[in-house]
Amino acid sequence: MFGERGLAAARLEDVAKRAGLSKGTIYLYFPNKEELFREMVRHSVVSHIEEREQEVSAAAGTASDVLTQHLRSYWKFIRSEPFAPLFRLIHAEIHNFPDLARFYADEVVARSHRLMSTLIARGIESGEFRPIDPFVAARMLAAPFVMHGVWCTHREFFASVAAKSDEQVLEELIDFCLHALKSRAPERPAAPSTP
Amino acid sequence: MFGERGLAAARLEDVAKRAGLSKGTIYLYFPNKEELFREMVRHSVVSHIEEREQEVSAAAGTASDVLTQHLRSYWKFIRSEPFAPLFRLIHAEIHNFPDLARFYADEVVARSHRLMSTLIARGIESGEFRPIDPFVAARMLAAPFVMHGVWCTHREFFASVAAKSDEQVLEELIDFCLHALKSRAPERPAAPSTP
Amino acid sequence: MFGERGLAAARLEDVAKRAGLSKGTIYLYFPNKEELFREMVRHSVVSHIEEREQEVSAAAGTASDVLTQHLRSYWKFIRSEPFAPLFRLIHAEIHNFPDLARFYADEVVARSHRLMSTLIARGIESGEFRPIDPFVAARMLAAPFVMHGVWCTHREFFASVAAKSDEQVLEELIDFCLHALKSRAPERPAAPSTP
Amino acid sequence: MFGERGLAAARLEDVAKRAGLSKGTIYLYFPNKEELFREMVRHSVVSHIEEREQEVSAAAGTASDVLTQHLRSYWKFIRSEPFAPLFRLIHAEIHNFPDLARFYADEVVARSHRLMSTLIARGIESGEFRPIDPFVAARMLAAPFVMHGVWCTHREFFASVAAKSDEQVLEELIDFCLHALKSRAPERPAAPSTP
DNA sequence: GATGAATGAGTATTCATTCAT
DNA sequence: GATGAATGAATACTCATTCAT
Repeated sequence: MFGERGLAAARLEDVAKRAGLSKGTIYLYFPNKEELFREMVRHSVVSHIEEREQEVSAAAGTASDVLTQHLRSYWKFIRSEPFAPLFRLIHAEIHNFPDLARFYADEVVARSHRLMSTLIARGIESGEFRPIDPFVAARMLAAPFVMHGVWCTHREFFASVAAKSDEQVLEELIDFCLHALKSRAPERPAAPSTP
Repeated sequence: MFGERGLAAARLEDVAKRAGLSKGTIYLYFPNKEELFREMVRHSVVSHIEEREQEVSAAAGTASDVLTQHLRSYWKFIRSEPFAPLFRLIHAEIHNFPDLARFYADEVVARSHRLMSTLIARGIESGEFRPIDPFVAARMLAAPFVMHGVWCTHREFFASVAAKSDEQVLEELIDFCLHALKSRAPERPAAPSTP
Repeated sequence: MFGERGLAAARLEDVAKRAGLSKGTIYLYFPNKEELFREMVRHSVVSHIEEREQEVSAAAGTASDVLTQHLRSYWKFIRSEPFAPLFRLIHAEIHNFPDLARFYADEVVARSHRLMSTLIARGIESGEFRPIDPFVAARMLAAPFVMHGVWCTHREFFASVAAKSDEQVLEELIDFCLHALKSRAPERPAAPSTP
Repeated sequence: MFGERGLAAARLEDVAKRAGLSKGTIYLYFPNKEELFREMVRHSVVSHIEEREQEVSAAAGTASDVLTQHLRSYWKFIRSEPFAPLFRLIHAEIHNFPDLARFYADEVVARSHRLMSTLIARGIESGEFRPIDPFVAARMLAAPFVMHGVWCTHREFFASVAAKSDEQVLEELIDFCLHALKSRAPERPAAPSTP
């Protein structure tokens, strides 16, 4: 309800109805609309964190493989039902609910970036990825995932992804990210050796 | 006003006050709050387009140079005062104002992508950029710019950019984008020259 | 609870809590809030009547002595814990609960006046009190007792009794009442007899 | 409206209707129901004070005459339309609106007592009234006036005044008060004249 | 008997919208 | 054109009342 209409436009009675409850019952559990909103967002965030936590795929292989694996799981998270509304609400109410903004920034954004940066750092160490600040790189990878997630949620508006399936978009994202990270020429050290 | 509080929470009286008008006067120019909102968003979009149009830098040089130039101007746009509120409003009201969403998607997002894809295509043609669908690449470049713009607008929440200046972030963005696009081989132009 | 907040502002849940019961239990004994209120007031009235009934001091002595005795007991009643709230509630809800008003007027006010008028009549008969309609006199005596009772209950507001103890006020009341009733000069019937 | 139903039970919409306004209009002038109530009571008090102020009858004659004159005017005040509701509201809400209680106690009760005590003091000085603390006496006179005012406002309940007109009650009050104040001796100035 | 979770009618309050000036 | 007082529809919130346990 909030996700669709926004905080102010969502009528408590409708929220109650959708929950199969009556108006009054909501007030047995939440002191007011704002707090219900807060709890809803918080819960939405927390439950996702927990879901993802379980996906901490102990994937093995090259850094590229591990990262790829992780990006797939990240995309799944981004494209999961509650992410887009969450993203929208947080940004819509960022001025009115700074506490939620901070919570989201810390628990969703920063946490994702941290995890990703670890994987990237490993690839740099092994020489598979070019030298780059892993935290910067994490932001650079995460950003297009989020934006493409938003665009894909509203394909009817964003023509550039309208014709593509989620999977196609994901492949494009992964491909781009790996290209951006992979080490350069070093792969062809033999070339200059010709006399 | 809308940008800060959102459509529903912004009181028309405050809007009027900020405009130095009285409530009633607004109704001489707009039939109702919704339409005022629409016009405001539309105007905000249009005026930006016009501003950017003038920056169509006839920059010369390598594709990288031209693209870099363009990314700088794009970043300026993303970080201009009205972009973040616009972004927030569009996404907050995407369900209630599909017409605005479409307008924004077409006139801001798609337009940006189209322009960028042209520049990228030029670089691919000249061999400076690796072969990649220029439209896909445009999305991949635009996305982190937008996300970083949002994060920088709310540095107090997003720790990963808190310590960085807009300029630093821009350099990181450009660096990453160029790396992601550059051809592999170009670095060894001397190699084949040996007979 | 009712006495403090008034009928409408007293929440049934608080009433229940104070009674060590749960909300629902109240409804086992009273059909609704109004009736509970009614019963509460009625009970409050009746129990006082009973209490006073036992004080019908079979005091002996001059009419002044007997009346004084009675006024002391009356003051005790007026200053007993439940009187002030009762007074307040009856008058606050006099429009909404005419039945209670009548009950109070008959069982508390009229009854008091009747009793007092009997004692006064006795004093008039014996010549100790000046000739006066005993019913009128009863009202005249009762009234300042009630008002002073109210003022003393809220000493924090009523400056004129703020510095006085209940006992002092009582003495002032008794003194005034006796003066108002006592026969004039007749006390000195011997004087003119001197040749 | 408040006077009839009490603060809580009076619906703002009805208040508005009776004032020939709409609900919303009330909120242009008062921030909320409580404040409207406060202002209403305050205004009711103040306007009465002003009215009475003009009656400061510069009556001449004996102290009894002057006092009698004053008591008549006091009774008129007590029996004026707004006094009884005011009395009821103040006492009903004495816990919830201590500020109003204090205001009423100071501006209505104390003020009345002070004025009355001045007149009484004059009579004592001239020997017309018996020696008594004039402030105590003022309370003793004022109290039955107020109580009788309340009873007369609700004659349908209070049987003891049901059959009497306001004027009769006033005469009874005045008669009682004067008797209670008059000096003993004065009546027998002739007695000692016998040699 | 007793409980307290659930209900929904009732109301204070807000604010977009109107319109006489 | 501009104003801002007045309106009343819309809605958050409260609390008496019910009823399954």
